[in-house]
Amino acid sequence: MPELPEVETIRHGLSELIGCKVGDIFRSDKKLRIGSTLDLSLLNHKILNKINRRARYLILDFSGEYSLIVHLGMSGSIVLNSKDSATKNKLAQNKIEAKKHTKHDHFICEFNNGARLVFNDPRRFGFIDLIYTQNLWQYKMLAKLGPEPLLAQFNAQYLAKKLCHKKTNIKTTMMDNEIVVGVGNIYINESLFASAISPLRSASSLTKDEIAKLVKNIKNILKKAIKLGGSSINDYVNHEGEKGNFQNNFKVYGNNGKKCLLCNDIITKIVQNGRSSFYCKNCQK
DNA sequence: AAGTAGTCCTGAGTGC
DNA sequence: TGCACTCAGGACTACT
Repeated sequence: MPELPEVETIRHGLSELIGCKVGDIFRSDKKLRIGSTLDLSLLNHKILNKINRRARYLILDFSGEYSLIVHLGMSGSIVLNSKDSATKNKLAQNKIEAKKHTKHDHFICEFNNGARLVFNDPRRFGFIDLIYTQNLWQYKMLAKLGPEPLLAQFNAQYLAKKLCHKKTNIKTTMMDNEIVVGVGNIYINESLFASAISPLRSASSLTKDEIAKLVKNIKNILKKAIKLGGSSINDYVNHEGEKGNFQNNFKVYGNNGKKCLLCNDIITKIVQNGRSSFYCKNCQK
């Protein structure tokens, strides 16, 4: 499932499209989580100026006029099919070819350099929305977001202020996009383990030291995941159709019933607000 | 106001 | 083999 490191990996991978002009566009008639505000065909002949990421949203700016906002949801992927990557990486290209005509391709955009951007999402939790760039930061889903976890604004002092009156458990709280963005289920489970904090603790019960440790570990774990190209559980592939490698570094996520790497106790799985949490009762207090 | 539960969706996994 | 069922999860909406 694409979380911040996966989206960042894709953003980086798409940068070769910057400066290219849009050719043909395909849009499936399948309903995604939300429909597009503007007609996607408005992108015809526009030039891709830049690609940004905010939280888990990819934002593609076209000619300074239109912004294409992409969220990959649970099972979404963006694959770039170009002549260059075909010669560079035959295996990845084969995977792309296999995906070329699947029923879950919802948006395909061809560029004048021969590249073909394909948005595929079997479960349709993701979406693609086209809006005017001048309205970008008023966009409903971008307007109320908390700080980026890798920027200096997300620090122990900031988090302490946010947590001091929160009665909800720390795990659910840290997945709230108004507190910090892009920290999904995998990375909060791993960060709490690294910080020796139980996911059941109320957010306001954390000490200053624990908050500092948690902030540090969230940053470190996200950075490491980006370096390894994200995590692949079932669906995630990068822009070349390849899987990430961070899943091999999971210490608790999905490891219920297995031994804790630190103390040999058994990793427990619980459900908090409908989401699975994995933790070591012995190490995480 | 803050916290919780329900909702959307399909494919993988499990049990019979 | 094939069917029925459960589970996964981001982020919005609706309810307590």
